[in-house]
Amino acid sequence: MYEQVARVSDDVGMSPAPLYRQIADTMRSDITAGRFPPGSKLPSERELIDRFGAARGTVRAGLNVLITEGLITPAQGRGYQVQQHEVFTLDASRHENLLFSRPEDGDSFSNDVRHAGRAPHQEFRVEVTEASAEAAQRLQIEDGGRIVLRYCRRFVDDTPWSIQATQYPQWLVSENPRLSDPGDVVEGTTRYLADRGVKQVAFHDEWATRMPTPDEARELQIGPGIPVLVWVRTGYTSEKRPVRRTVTIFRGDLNRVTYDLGDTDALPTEEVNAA
Amino acid sequence: MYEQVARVSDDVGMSPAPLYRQIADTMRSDITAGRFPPGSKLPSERELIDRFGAARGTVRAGLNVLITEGLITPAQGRGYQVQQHEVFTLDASRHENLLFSRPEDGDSFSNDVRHAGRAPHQEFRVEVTEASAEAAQRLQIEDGGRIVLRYCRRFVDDTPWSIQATQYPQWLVSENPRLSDPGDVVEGTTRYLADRGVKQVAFHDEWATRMPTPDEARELQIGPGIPVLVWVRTGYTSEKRPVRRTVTIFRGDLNRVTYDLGDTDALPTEEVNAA
DNA sequence: AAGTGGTCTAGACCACGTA
DNA sequence: ACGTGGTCTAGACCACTTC
Repeated sequence: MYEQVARVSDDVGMSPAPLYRQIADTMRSDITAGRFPPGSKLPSERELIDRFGAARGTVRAGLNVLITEGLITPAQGRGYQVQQHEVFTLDASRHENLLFSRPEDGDSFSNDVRHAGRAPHQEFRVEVTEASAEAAQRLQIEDGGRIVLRYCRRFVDDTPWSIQATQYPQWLVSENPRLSDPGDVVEGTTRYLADRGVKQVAFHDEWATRMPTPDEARELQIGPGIPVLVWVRTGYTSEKRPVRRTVTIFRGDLNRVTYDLGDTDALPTEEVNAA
Repeated sequence: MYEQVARVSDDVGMSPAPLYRQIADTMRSDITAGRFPPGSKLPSERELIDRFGAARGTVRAGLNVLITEGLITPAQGRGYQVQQHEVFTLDASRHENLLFSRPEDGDSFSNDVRHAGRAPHQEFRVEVTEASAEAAQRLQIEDGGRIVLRYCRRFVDDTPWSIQATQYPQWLVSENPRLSDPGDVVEGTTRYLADRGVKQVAFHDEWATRMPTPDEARELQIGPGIPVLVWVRTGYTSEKRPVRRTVTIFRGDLNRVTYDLGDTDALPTEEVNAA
């Protein structure tokens, strides 16, 4: 019983797109055309089975395409919902930069988030481990030397936002013990260090993107189809000494980053950030 | 006939992970443990059916998890292959920056790629269109004003690398006609403009990540599970005048970006970039 | 020709969410 | 209780690649 619905092909002579792709394409354009606005619900699988005359597996294959594109999210018992993003912009060229922050400010994250009218919240954890070969090289300490790992998971309005792990060389923590507090350093660790004479005057930033590992997906509560942004910042003192290395994993759907370069006087004062 | 193989559960009393997830988890740890090194082939679906005692659909569901994680790629008739990346690093704080490039250099892309011992290659296309509301605002021209769109698709060793679209206001192109050449501007458009008195002294960069649209996936030849990096650079002259806006879409699996901030004298001269 | 993945069907039972 | 998605089976034919 392999009765086949007539399929639409883009070009005469071309083999038609497989049914599940046609379903994906149809639903995608329905979404992008606004027939299913962000936050709305798609028709149920059973309805789509009727509409497309396909088996359930085929309909699910089509919807799966849209899931991996990050367009929709399924929820058991509740149907498929069109994704809605609210994007938060991080100004990396000013973030944590002592030239731009004032002494009375708190840490950069809480600052930025509160400035956007949202409620920040953080969880901390501290560990002492042996440096990996790469970490040792980056922090310019001997192989297998001790480093202090300061973990931080951040939330905005109770939505998991990013996970962060900062590596400090042991010598720095010995001289600046609050770094190993499992709680918050209210003024921000960068400022705390600066107040004690360890000023970071230069940063090296690295950015990459990839799909989350299962662990990251769980911690950030993201489903398939949402990539993460990976940010690695190394901070240096004026003596060319690296004092910390911070790895941050951001939800890719909720975050954007900006840098201003060159003669900043030539830039408009307030960037207007459209979606 | 719903004979079920006994399933492993993480915790007593926990409901066991679904079979397809167990398959994904097993294969994932086989890959990350190096039992299937990058570039090698996984066992065929039929073999996995025997090994896990599952139906073909279940095995495929498990492999599909790894595909959307970007770990493996399927190829009809050839089996599943473990992904292998070769990452290219773009130094965005120096890229196109006139302070760092010498007059005899070519365009930044070809430069950087050749410097890495690879073979660059580019395709160009030019269009004239009406500015969208957002483009008009960013380029500070009147709504509906004309802009010139300069498209460029870039390859490294014949692998599609990035697609780029630069918007120039019409007035700029009239004064600098080579911008509308459908071919290459060998010295780079930024230098060409600078030589004619239009110096970009400041840049505003925006970075984001997301899954590719179907068009982008086709142009960049990427399958599911590979995100893209989106880069928007706006260039300004010393008169606070925006002269161009460049949108670049990178394959996320092949690219990384770096920025150096602050007192660059405090940074190590040569960053060692480990994977 | 043989083997591999790609697509599709038809039907089953389970788990979750809402009412 | 009912509807929704989640998981799974068993088997079919097709298209591509390799030998």
